[in-house]
Amino acid sequence: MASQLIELQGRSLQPSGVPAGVLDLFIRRLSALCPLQMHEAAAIAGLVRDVSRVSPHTTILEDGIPANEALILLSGLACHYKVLDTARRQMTGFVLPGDFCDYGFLSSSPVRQCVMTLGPTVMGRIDLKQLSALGDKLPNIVLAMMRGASAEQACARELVISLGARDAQQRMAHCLCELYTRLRVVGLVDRGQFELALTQAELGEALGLSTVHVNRTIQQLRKKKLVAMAQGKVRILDFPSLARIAAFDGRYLRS
Amino acid sequence: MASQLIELQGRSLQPSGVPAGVLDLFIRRLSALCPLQMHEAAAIAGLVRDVSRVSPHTTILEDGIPANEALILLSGLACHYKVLDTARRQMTGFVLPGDFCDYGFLSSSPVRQCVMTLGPTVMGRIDLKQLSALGDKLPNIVLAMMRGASAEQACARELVISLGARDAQQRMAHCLCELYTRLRVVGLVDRGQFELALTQAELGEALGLSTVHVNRTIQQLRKKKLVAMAQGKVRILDFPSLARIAAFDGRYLRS
DNA sequence: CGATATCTTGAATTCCTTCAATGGTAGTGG
DNA sequence: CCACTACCATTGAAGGAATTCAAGATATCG
Repeated sequence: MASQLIELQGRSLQPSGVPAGVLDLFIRRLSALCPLQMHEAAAIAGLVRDVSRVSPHTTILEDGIPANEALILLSGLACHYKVLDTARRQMTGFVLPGDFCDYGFLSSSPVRQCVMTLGPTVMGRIDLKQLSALGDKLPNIVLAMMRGASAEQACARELVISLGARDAQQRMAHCLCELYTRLRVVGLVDRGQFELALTQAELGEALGLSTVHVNRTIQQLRKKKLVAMAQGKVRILDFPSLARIAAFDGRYLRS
Repeated sequence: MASQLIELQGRSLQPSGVPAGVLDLFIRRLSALCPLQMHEAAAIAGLVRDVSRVSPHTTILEDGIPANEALILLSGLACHYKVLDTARRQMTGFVLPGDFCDYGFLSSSPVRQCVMTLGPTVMGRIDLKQLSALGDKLPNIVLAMMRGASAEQACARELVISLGARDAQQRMAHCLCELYTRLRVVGLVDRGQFELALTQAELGEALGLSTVHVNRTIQQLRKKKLVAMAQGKVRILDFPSLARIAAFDGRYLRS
C-alpha cells in the first residue's frame, strides 16, 4: 500500500500530530449523522492517527480480512467493489470524504468487500480498542457511526433499485443526485460544482453500464443542459430536472 | 394490517404467552451470528410478544416511519421493496425466518424501505426499550443483532453485483444459492428442498428481470437438471454446478 | 512532444422486454 | 361433481435498450 505521511502545510499540530483542518470533514460528517458536542467531536478527532496520502487505484481494504483499525477517508474518493470471475468489476458504493471506509468493525465482522481509492486520497486511522473505549464513554459517537452504517445500507439498496429498475439515463441522473447531495453535507459542493475523480469507464462499473453507453448517456444529459462534466469536475446545472428524471428522493440519505 | 393471534397448537406456554418452538428459528439465527449462552437466548426470547400471523402481501413496515418495536419474522417469507413512479416495483432483499425485518432500530433511524410479506407469515415483536435495557446487560445480544445488520448489508451489495454484472441465468442461480445457504442455517432445507412462496413475477421483481424472462431462465436451469421448482417449493438438484454458474461464494453470508 | 489514457462515434449484435395469447391449476359456488 | 373464475406458468413474435467491436479524436502526462 503506497502511502506516506502527509506534509504539514504549515498548520498547527494537534497532540496526535495531525494538522488541524484535515479532520474537519470527518467531524462535519459525524455531526450530520448525530449532533456532537464540542468535547465529543474533539475526543474522536484526537484518536485519528497515521494520516497519510494514498495513491489512486490502491486497494486499501481486502475482502475477508478482519480489521484492527477503523479507516476514514479524509479527502478524495474511494469505492467498494468486487471483481468477478469474468474479470468484470462491479462497484457497490462510493466512499466520500468524512466516511468510514467500512463499518464491519462495529460488529467485529471481517471486511466483506474490497475498498479502493479512485483519485488521490488522504486516509486516517483509529485504533479499534481506543475507539471502543471511547464509545463506552460517549454513546453519541457510537450512534453516529451506526447511523453511518445505516446510511450506507440505504445507499446500497438504492443502487439495487437503480440497477434493477432504472434505465441508463435515470441511473446516471440518480447517481449524480446522490453524489451532489452527499458532498453538499460535507461542504464540498461549490455553486453546483464538485470534484469527481472518476473516468467514464469507472462510472460504468458503478452503474452497471458499458463505457460506451455511459458516454452516450452523459451526452444526453449534456444536451438537455442538466449537467456539465469534464476534467474530473461535475457541475449540476439543473438539479430539479435531474432529480425528476431519476425520481430522486434524498430522504434515504438522512439519519 | 390483517393479523390475529396465532393459535396455540397444544404447545406449552412460556410466561409471555408465546408457544414454545415458534421462537426456535429466531434463536438459531441469532446464535449463528454470535454464539449465545442459554440464559442469553432465553432472555431475548422472553421479550418476544404479540406473535401473530400476517397474511400474504401485507406491508408491515412503511418507508420513513420511526419504529417503536423490533419486528422479527418467525416463519414465512418477506422482502424489502420500493415502488417507483412508473408503478414498477423493485425488491432489494429477502427477509427469512429468524431475521429482523429491519435493523434501523439499532441506530434509531427511521425505516428506510417498505417491508412486505410474500407468503403467509408469523411475526414477533420486541419493545425497543426492553431490548435496549437487555442489550446493556448482555452485550452478545447487541453484537448478534449488529452482525445481522452487517450480513444484510453484504446481501444488498451482492444483489448490486447480480443486477449490475451478472446475466439472467447467473442472477437466478446466485439468488437460489443464497436462499439455499441462508435457509440451511436455520434448518429449513430438507434434502436440498425448501419452501419459497414466490411467484415468477415476484422473482422478477427481485432479480430485475421481466416475468417472461424469469420463466425462460428457470427453464434453462431445469433443462440442465440443476433445480426443480414448482408449487412454491424449490429443490436444488446440483448445488456445485449452480454455484459454479453464479460464481457463488457464500463467505459474504458469514459473520 | 511523443506516448498513453480517455473520450467519442458508428455499425452490428445480443440479451432482455413487451405484447399477446394459450394452457394449466386451485379455489368457489351452484 | 362440474362449471366458473382467477391467478400463474408457458410460449411465440416483434421491438428496444444496451453491449461489443472497431476506429478515430482529444486530453493528459512525463
